Amino acid sequence: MRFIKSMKTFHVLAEPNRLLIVELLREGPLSVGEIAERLGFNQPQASKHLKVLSDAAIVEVEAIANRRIYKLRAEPFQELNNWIESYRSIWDERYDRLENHLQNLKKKDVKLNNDESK
Amino acid sequence: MRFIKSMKTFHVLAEPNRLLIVELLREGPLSVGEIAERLGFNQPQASKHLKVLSDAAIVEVEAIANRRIYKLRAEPFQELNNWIESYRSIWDERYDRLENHLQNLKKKDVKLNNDESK
DNA sequence: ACTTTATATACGTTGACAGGAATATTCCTT
DNA sequence: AAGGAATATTCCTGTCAACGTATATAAAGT
Repeated sequence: MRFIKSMKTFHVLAEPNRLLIVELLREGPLSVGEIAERLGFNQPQASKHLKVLSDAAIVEVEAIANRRIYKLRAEPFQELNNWIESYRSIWDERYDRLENHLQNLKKKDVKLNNDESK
Repeated sequence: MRFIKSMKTFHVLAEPNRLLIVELLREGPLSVGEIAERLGFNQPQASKHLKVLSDAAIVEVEAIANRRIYKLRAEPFQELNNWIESYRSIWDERYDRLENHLQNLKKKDVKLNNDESK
């Protein structure tokens, strides 16, 4: 199924503390220690959540000496955007009207073609 | 926190079978029985998932005689879209360049103002 | 080499939740 | 009113994953 990737992202972001990490990393890359400190986690908890985020490719690591610097990756957010985009007709009324409009144009087209073929 | 609503949506959609229901309902409103049949669920399972979706306001019900017709609601998808939109600078490179451009314009502005004030 | 600092991993416990089976509720039909 | 259809609810069980604590690993500083 087409949406499995986004599903994984959903699942990983559904955990409140992980979403906090993501929100924090939006401001820029951070080390494990900084993340733990700023969110009031103990270090292992931060590491574990970051591992999950990393496995889901939501985050990537750069090792600098002792430290691991984590930062957000673009891809999962693009995919999430694509997914929600595929639901646009449901939540965007303007899009609805546009679609109706195109639909109407199509009907006229068909009619013209029919007339032509007679 | 601003993102709590989307978090609930994440959590509810993270369940594979619930996401299946949502994908199915994208085609249009359906009764519990139809949903259960088309997805191979037993009826109680369908009802329970629909209750969760309903509590999260992802779905709304219309009672018609014996049946309950479920359909998607727009709001959670709009909110999801807003949320992902707030991450646009991370995943949209064009947006990045645009932001840089605006940033540069601002700097020039400041310089002009400084010159002016001398 | 030894100690400290930063991070990861392992283990045990606990709580949440999805699934199945049985039952309750509600409305329709006759 | 009785039976049947559609849906909701309840109870039970098993699984998974988040947390805390303790420990392992790895690099840096002295």
